[in-house]
Amino acid sequence: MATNPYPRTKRGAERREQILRAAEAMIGTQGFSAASIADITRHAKTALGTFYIYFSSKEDVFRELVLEMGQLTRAMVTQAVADAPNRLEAERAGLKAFLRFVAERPSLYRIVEEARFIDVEAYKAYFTNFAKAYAAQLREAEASGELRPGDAEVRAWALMGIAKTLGERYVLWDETADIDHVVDEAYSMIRDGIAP
Amino acid sequence: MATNPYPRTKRGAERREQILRAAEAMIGTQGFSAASIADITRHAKTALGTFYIYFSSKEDVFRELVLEMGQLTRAMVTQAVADAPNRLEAERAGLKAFLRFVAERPSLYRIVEEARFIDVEAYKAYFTNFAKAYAAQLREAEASGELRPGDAEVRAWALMGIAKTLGERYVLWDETADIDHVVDEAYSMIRDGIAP
DNA sequence: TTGAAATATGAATCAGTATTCATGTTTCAT
DNA sequence: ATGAAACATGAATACTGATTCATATTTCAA
Repeated sequence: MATNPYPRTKRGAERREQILRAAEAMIGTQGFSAASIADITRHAKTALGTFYIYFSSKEDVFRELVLEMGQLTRAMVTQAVADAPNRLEAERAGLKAFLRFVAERPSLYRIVEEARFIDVEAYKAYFTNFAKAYAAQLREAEASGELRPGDAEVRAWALMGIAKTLGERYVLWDETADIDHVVDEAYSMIRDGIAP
Repeated sequence: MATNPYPRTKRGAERREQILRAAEAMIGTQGFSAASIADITRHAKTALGTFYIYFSSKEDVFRELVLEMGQLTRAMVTQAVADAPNRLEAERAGLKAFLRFVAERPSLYRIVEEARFIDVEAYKAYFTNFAKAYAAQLREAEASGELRPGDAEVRAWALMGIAKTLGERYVLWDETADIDHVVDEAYSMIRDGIAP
């Protein structure tokens, strides 16, 4: 259940990373149950038993991948949003960055979504943490008059929902979609709504 | 792989339905892989082998449940939206109806989401069909001036994303949430956006 | 009423794979 | 340089659960 101790040697650290990357590739493409430990270690060019030196179970690597994804996503969005002139532009930039991220690491995206069925706690933590930070930003912007007043938490979840679904539809399913167009249209709706 | 022929006798039709309902209950609460055929038939008070008279595999019942969910959701939303005075009010009514549906049949909702990992085609079909009808409605409303012009397809997916995520966060995860409040806030954002 | 088709049963088959472990090999602080 | 701690190996273990099948029982059209 618990994560194994971190490797003490350089070789150990490298092996662990190899296995983690192999797990990302295998679980990300085949899914959690279809990806076997044997697949993972084969892909990592290491022996089967080596897996258990670094991870205590398949669920364990999986959890680590979900955590990693959370950190990566947050870091990437934070950075993408950093130099937006105001909150509205930050929304556009954040959405675009997220969709780009999905395009670049579709496997990690899939892993996060599958977490819902493998490790609910990790899944909830991922989105709850993200939503908390997101809502705080919205509240600040609202206070400074950059946004119309409204429930920041509901808005944060709604906006995350938009990003997730558009990522799935226009990035994962449709490799020819015009991302910029999608972002523009979604942003327009987010900013001004659909009322005439 | 293919669905078995529909039962010829009354008893057969009843058994099939029993098993389908048991599969909904088991897969909906335990998840696809954790729910065994033995669980399902035990819950349906029938013998293990009986399952295979009506369904060719576990994936087969699962697919049927996803289809059923699609029909139910569409029927329910269509009806809820039927007597809205205009498209904007239809949006509010549709969102509220969807959240109520999630509250009433959390297991079917979970099944649809898990379909993404068990039967991608069924999953895509579910949302693609829904989105197609949804976008058509939006286009009509736009043509009659009830909505501000915009890409109806992107809007449809974005709006579905909002509904899905709010359903997950405020209905499945939080049984004490004030659904009406959530609907009002989300609707306000959908109608007028977040710009001041 | 009757027998061919449908349906019911659950033990047995069959396949897959997560995890362990006994046995080497490598690393690195001393 | 050296030996105790880390790490590597993959065959063997242990278990689960989907699917099949030979054998009853029930249904219902003729």
